[in-house]
Amino acid sequence: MQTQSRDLAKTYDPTSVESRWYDWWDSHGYFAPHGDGEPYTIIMPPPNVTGELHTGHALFATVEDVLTRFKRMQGRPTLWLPGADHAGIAGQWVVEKELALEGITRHDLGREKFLERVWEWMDLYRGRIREQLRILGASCDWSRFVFTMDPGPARAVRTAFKKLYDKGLIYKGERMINWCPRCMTALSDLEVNHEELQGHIWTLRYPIEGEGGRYVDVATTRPETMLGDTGVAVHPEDERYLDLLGRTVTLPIMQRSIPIVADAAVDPAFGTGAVKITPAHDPNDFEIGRRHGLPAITVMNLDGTMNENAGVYVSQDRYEARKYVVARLQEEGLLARVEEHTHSVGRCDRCNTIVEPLISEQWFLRMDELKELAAQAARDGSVRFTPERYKGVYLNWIANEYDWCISRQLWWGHRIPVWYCAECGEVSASDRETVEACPHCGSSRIEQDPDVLDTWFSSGLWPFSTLGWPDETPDLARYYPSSVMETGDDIIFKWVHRMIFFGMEFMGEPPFPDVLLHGQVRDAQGQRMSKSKGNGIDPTEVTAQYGSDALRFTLATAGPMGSPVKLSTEKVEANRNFANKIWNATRYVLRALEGADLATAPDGSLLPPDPSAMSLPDRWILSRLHAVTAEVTEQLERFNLNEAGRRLYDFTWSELCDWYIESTKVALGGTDEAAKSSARQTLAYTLERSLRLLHPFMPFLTEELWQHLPHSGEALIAAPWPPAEGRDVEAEEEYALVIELVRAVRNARAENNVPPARPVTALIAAGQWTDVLRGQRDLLARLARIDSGSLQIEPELAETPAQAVSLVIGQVQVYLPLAGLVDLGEERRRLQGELENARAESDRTRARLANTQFTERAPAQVVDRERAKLAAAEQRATLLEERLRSLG
RNA sequence: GGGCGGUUAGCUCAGUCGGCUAGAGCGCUACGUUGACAUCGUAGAGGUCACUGGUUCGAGUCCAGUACCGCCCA
Repeated sequence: MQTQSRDLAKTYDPTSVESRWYDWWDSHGYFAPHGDGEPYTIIMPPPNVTGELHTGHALFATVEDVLTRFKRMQGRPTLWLPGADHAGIAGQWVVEKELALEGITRHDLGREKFLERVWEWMDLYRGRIREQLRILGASCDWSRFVFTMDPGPARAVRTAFKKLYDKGLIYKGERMINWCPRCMTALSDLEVNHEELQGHIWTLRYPIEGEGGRYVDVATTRPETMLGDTGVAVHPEDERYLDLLGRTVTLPIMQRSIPIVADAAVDPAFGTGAVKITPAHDPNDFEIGRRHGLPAITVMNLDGTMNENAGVYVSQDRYEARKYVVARLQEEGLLARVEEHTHSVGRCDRCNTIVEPLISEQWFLRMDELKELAAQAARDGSVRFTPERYKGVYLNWIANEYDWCISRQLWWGHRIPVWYCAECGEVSASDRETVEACPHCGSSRIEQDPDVLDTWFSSGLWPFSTLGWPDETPDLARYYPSSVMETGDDIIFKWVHRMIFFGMEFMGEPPFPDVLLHGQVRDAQGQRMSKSKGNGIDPTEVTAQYGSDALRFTLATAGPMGSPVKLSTEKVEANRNFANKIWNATRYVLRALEGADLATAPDGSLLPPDPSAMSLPDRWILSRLHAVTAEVTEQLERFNLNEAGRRLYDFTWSELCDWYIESTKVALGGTDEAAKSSARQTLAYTLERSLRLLHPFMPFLTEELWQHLPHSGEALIAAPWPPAEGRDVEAEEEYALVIELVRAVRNARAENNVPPARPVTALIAAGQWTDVLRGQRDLLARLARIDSGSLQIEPELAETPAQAVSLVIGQVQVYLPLAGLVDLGEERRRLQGELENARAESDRTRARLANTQFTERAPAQVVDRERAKLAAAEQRATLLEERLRSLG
């Protein structure tokens, strides 16, 4: 079979190559699962439909695509199921911002019209996400694309809600929750980020009633909340305050009489040891207030302004009110002091507004039972984590998990499937989208709960709602549980945890046996990428400039799984260069194969070269190919994309290009037809297999190049993953000597300033390696630029030239008579230095072997290795000594 | 405050079961247009493996402590 020698351009141009393949793969159906074996399934973490693709998306798409392509080539029916997430808060916000430009609010439009607007927006952006994943080469099955707000997942949400409600795991209750005054909704604990803030601590003086002139000083970081104080608490054993227990103070400004209570939760060492209690605006105070029957007075509105309970401060913003309250207290002499203080504030995950703890009636999911399921799965290993350390992180977090606030005061999202009957007052949950009549009394005077569910509620159902649940579909039976859940380490609690317990609750088993977590993408300095810092990298730009393959390879090899991924365009550029290297290696091979007949199997696949005709370099590269095949396969199985990619880089660049391809230039330039033929077969065979190994990382480039080589099958994406075959230990050892020898000669040339173009004479005393080296005569001559005519390779040399540089490589000695270039004094010094090194080595080894503790206790293998090392070092020293002696 | 991770060449990181004279890429220096590739080649310089102590015949590797950095949780 002959190669198709359609000419390749001199340098690799990613844009022209990459545009060619994606649609072709897609339209030929390669992204859908094929075959009957055990499926390999990845459910894609659905990107938010709120904006552009960023480097985080590029990272997950790369990791998941590498795994998907690897498993597909291994012959598994492979399904990578794509989707998109409606992102409740963020989704609503982007549309509200758009409305604001038109000068209206969602309330002006009304719920129905507003949701129409949101859907328009979503339809637009859903397309963009798809487009960008295509640019990255994501080989996911678009025919199964799902959106969280599609009818299927929406029904799954209602079904799940109803089941949990009927089981008593979902309840409605009045609790202290996190409230975002900007988003105007409740948040779960996980949607609040804590941040250290440089603020102040104000010490307020509360006058004790009935004791003119005596005060209790209380410290607070939020003085405006004093308007809602209903008590003062001290530690029960705090002697400073024992006599005040049961007394009352007059709350300044409000002139309210409030009690002093004792509670063990108070830290006597903090501030003055006395704290003001604002049950409606602080979670700790809420608990203390409850223990002591203190009323909760809410002094704020939902938008963060003060309400009518705040007296004259009504309708002021919370921070404005703070200033006025402090000023007023100061006027009244009730501000003891103000100090600098760093304290932690909670910010809304979505909009960064400082959240307000508020008492509010919300829906909650009871966690005690479900979290135990989720913890059990991690403990018994039915769910494994990569990196392993996340197992501990996960369990540790679960131990302190509270009930999950699942209701959100938004319009965009899954409406809570609960109806209230105005007739009989019953509350009922339903899995149907609309309910006309109260299931209890039949009345039509029913109303659905106005709120929607936390987006993560629907995300938690994703591993099975995407496959058709609650229906028992063929997809659900075949692809649940999936093979691995790959996602960011930042959403292990928000998402992974919830998928695990929902999967166990509804499907009876965890949704995946493996959780693979990647770190966050950072800039070259390890800084978080952000618009304000301007250090962001736009994957669309990078792929346009350097190609998707280069970006993918960079992301995949940036570091170990789970650690921050430091990305820089310099690295992408270096990997673009790697792509160019592969491109040009292929150009070389194609040119070498022009007009040649290659041995192929009936199916068109390349046969391995004939062992009896193989040269040493041929044998060597095949052995190295098998070594790298085994390693890459193993590293990919263990999710070490990093290591697998690096091995491929090293193999391709240094072993294949620097040493093997260079060696074939000798054979192909010669007259030995059998040698030429073997070299060609080996080149084609090795390159074809290398492209297969590289394909998961660089799908576009490898598909393009592979199509130019003889192969079986229609597409590389569907080609079988190469098996690792036997090594050729002898060839590896012999060629290693050749490499070492060539390096030593090149080194000597450079050190002695021999012009690169000028051949040198060489005499080699090769001992037992004589036949091996004689066999590589032409190769040595070419690679080390030795003058072929004067190259002598003998077991021993009768006479060694004096005016020469001499090199000792193992048991082989090389003499380079560099006429007129050798400074004998310099050469002696160099040899003396080498001799010292050799002696140091043998002394060290000898001392180790003289230690009976070592020879007795160390494993025999290690001792043998030391003995061999000693012999080699001694021999080297002897050879160097002889040479020095002969130089006089 | 609690938990986890890290500290190896100027930078980014490997280093398996403890056997190491500690490696790679990038960067740097010198030289170089050999019929794949200057997006390249050849060669070179560059290290107190954070620190202290311990275990061991032997520690970058295991243990304890210290310092610093990062992340998560409160």
